Amino acid sequence: MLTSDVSETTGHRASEGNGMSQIQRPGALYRQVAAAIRDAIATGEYPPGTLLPSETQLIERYGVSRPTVRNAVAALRTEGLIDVVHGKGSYVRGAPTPALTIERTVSHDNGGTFTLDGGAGWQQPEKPHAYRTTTTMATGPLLGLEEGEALFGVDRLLIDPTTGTRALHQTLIPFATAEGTELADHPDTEPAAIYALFTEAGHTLHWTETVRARMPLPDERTTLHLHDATPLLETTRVTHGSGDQPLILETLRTSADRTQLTYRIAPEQPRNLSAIR
Amino acid sequence: MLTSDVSETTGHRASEGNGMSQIQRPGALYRQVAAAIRDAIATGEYPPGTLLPSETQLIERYGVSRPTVRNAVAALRTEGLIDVVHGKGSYVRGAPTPALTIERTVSHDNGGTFTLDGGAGWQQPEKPHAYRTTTTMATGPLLGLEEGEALFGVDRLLIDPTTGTRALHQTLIPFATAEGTELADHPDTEPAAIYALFTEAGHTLHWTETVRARMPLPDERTTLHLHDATPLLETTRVTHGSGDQPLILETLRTSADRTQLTYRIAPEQPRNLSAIR
DNA sequence: ACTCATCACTCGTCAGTACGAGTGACGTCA
DNA sequence: TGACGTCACTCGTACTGACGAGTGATGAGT
Repeated sequence: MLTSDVSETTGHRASEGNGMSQIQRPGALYRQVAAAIRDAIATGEYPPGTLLPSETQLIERYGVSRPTVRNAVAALRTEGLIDVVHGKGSYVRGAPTPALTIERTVSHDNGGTFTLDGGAGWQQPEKPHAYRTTTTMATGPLLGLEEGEALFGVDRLLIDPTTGTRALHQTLIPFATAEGTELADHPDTEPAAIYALFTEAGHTLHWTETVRARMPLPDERTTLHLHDATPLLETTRVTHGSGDQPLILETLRTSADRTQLTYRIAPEQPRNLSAIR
Repeated sequence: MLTSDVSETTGHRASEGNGMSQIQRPGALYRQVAAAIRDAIATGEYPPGTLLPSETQLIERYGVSRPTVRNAVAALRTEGLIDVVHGKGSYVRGAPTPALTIERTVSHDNGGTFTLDGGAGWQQPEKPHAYRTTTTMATGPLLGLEEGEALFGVDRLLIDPTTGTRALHQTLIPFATAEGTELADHPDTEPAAIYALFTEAGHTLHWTETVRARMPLPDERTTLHLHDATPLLETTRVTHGSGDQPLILETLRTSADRTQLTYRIAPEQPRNLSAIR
């Protein structure tokens, strides 16, 4: 039995011509079913890990057809509320507690070394894949190059052994920065070693990281073992040398429901400061 | 006509008992249709902004039924590749170019002030909503409190006037930090002013930001005007005072396809450093 | 010239039916 | 006791048919 009294939200504020729309019309039957299940989950009637009623049971319970039930379940699935497993049923997904925290605190230890990618002791189950590419519309500007410049590329699959979290790491090295270094012959050098290389060459490095999120492509879904309705956290790190010129570009892609990034922000000289926004 | 030769991937590597699964079986008809359209988009046959063939046309072209076509389209939709508009058709979505870059560079200007939330001149179209809550399982540890401690809460809807990007901002202030300050009477003070308040009280502030991404809840979808298959970027910022004790907790939720966060990382004293990972 | 009803097109929703495919338990058989 | 086939349950896929609802152009009417 559904909520027979569906309050028709007629007077929705006029859309400001965004061209995107997709308003929530609760009138649809499957939306009512979805809302009912969603509420039941939120209420605690179905705690995380619980098996939801089967499709046939939902059909009987709400008196609707199977397409309607499946539509409702599909909605909850794209919201990331449930995990549907073929021969078994629909499991309520727990709160997406990130198992892996990637800390980006710049901290010194006794030897003068410091760490990025804090904590996570990545392992590489496969050999890194080295190749050659050119800058694209997206990567060019970040490296301060035109579109179509030659690059070394290295792809790695990283796995955090304690949590099993997977990550995709890409390193892009312009020919200009590899020139004259051992990178020209060994572009698949570990990022840590690359940094050391440049600091020993007299560079003072700093980094610019931009964090974005998006839905994964099908192949990213499979290689990263992503659940349904799980976004991708994409971190792009540009390493700058002395004089601010970009040296290399790294991209780290991880599962958003297993990973979070932490940054520690502090003013360099804590002197008189007044307004922040 | 579809690719009649479907290579059956029978011997898939045994799942490592993750309990999640969902393997890509290309055998399904609608997957083949989806793949065909996806390739056509990738090839450039349907550039961004283009209208895809209508359902009826796709039915004829691939010789399948309408549910199959709709299933294929739904797949592309959850991948974020297309935007489907009711009476019009399916538009190819362009590359998700973030219009808004929130910079988290800690930079000083002449007056000794510095900015977080760089650039974005947020506006508040509505009055902030102040209320009272208690710490939850998620918020408690961040503030160094037990679960169930009393909090002031303030919710704001922010809009970036130049791009129209929306954001949801939440401020949580423990009673302990509000005590003795004007925050007890005016918890809806602007974060900037709150920071100033504590610095003038002699605190040296620093911040810890953690970035996560997840799919939006239905109400977040509507209030943030989110497209289909668009994740939410959730930034949680804890303000620490002198002595590292957490003072307030802020959460900023924005559309992931219109927003990116940029952090600038530099070692404090650029002396001898060797290894990074 | 302007207004507005109509129509053809689009996607959205819902029903019913059928069969394939994965999972796990149960029971038979060696 | 152990191996294995069967069966009942789950969701996945695909088809048919029908109607509702949003959009835009066309054309009749004023």
